[in-house]
Amino acid sequence: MKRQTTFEQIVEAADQLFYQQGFENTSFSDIAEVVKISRGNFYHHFKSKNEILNAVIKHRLDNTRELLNQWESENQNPQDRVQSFINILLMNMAKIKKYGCPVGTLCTELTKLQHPAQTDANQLFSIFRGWLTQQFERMHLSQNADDLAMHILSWSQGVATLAHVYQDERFIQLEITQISNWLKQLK
Amino acid sequence: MKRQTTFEQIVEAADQLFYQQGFENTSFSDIAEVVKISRGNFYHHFKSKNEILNAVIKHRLDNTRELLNQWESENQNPQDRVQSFINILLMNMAKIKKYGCPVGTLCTELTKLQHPAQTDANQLFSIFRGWLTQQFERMHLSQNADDLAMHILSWSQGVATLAHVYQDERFIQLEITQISNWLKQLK
DNA sequence: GTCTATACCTGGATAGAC
DNA sequence: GTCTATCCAGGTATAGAC
Repeated sequence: MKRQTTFEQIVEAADQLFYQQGFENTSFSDIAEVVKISRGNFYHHFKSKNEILNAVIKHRLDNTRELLNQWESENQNPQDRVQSFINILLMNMAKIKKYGCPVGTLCTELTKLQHPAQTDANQLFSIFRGWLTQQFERMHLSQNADDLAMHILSWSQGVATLAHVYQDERFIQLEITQISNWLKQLK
Repeated sequence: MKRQTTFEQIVEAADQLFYQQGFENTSFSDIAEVVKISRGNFYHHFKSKNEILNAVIKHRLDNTRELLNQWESENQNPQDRVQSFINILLMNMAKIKKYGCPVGTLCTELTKLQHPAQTDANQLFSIFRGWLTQQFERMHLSQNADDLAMHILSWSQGVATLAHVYQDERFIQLEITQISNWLKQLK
């Protein structure tokens, strides 16, 4: 197993902490504690905290693209592919309950902060949005494929938010069933 | 028109700012600027920032209860009452686009911060949840009324989140139509 | 009840030794 | 490449005059 560089370790740790505690609420001390480096050392790798955020977003974008490629290679049928999307609610249930949706909570926070990285972060949504739109287009649906993509995106978003606030896994499971049924009945 | 006390002015201003900028990101200076008092003066009215937050939550809870009472007096039919709930997406469209849902964004932030006021804030959701459950019960639906309440709550939550992130009012309008149709078809 | 002054702390950022 | 020391800004909170 290849050893991670300090740069990668920082990005990895920041990624987790931004997700678990929020961006603003995560300090250099928090990250330093995880990576086990001194605070001053950050500035050898990054110019500012915002640059760490940028690296984290880039890291997540890369991971997301990889995930979508995997779903595409695993399933030929667009409907099955969309089902893969729904299944992340199931796969990440424990984390969603604890910390909410990593995309939604980050984008919402940055939007409230009027943060310059806002548009970059929104790409995290847009990658899914575009990909879902493609799948719906291949299903030859009468409705606007982009509207369907937004619909399922916001549906999962609402589920994650409520599951997070109420710390309720059962609710996630209930809604997953409904989203799947909605998908099957699409014509 | 009765003049507001300083206490009320602080709560009112904090309420707005917490919504627009987030709780953590709002400083005493920000509030002081709006109310036009000095920073030191806060501590005559509140022991800490958390106490301001508590007052804001209480303020919102009172307003919410009043709103529900109003909906009840305006509509006898439970279905029409639920429609009133859906309509807040329409009425507050501009603000939702700009700042998201006031309940959802606050609760999500406090949950991430592991803030002690977390459970109090969740009451803001629970008031709606309980009230919606009552309405669905009166509609004599075969499904669990609480599940339906959670469903519509999370639906509106997802819509608010995506509309906020994408600054998209058209999407809100599209989804409102769908929620209304869902409500009408409930059996 | 409101103000000014100030204490105290934390967090981001810099300089420079090793 | 990593450390320590340090600076500076800002945020919460306190003391005490008016």
